[in-house]
Amino acid sequence: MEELWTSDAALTANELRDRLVLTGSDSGRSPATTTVLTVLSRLERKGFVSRSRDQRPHRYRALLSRAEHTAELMHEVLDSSHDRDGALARFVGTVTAGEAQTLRRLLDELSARR
Amino acid sequence: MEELWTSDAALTANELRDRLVLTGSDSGRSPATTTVLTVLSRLERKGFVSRSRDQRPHRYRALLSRAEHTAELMHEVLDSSHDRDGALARFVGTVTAGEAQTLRRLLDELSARR
DNA sequence: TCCATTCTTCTACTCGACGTAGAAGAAGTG
DNA sequence: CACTTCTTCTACGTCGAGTAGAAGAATGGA
Repeated sequence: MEELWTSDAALTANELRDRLVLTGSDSGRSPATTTVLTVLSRLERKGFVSRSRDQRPHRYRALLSRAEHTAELMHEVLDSSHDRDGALARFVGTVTAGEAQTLRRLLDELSARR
Repeated sequence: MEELWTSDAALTANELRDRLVLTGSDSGRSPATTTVLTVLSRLERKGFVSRSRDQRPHRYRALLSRAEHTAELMHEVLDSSHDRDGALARFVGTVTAGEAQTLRRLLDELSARR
């Protein structure tokens, strides 16, 4: 359901509804608007989404980009480990060559920035 | 429940049971043996655990170490992203200095090995 | 061999999260 | 004030995880 954030920013429930397509046996129809609202409320409660209550058709915006969200999840997983370094080691050890290179570049940029 | 694998290797359900302590309102008692068995069966079904059926009190063993499991979860999270590099960038960008260093070292070891 | 004990399997209950949506209430518009 | 639009409240089904009892299978000693 997080996939809503593929669309970029500040949408109303109905706009969102129109961009959504149910999968499965339901041939590509959209969910009911109230469904979208319910999910958005829950996401707001969990702090994944902000809403502007001032305008009448409330507008919803993702607080984290998809990439940020993924990164945060990775951190959560890592934090749940009792052996962070060990987990990191296993993680790096099973990364593709291309990703290893990306990581190296990112680390270089990081140290340049700090 | 995965915490079972804090204890290292090849245990019977009862041995495991004795090492477990329920949290919450149940003052530190252990779960019923059948509970442990049920969970172990489910873990086996999902391929997280292997069991030796030949010996009578079956012995269970974790297929992945805790660190490996964490690493695998991180990969799953990463795979679920449509923008792997973006997610990696965000991840690296929010890593502590110490972890950055660890990552660098790991990458060096990796390239030395390859 | 037969029974008691031990271990495993089957079935089932509860709970929280999530996807789904209807009914009813609130707000804005002519 | 009536009509339409939007939001909130409530609710149902499903799923996975945690928990465990009842019943069936295997083992070991008398």
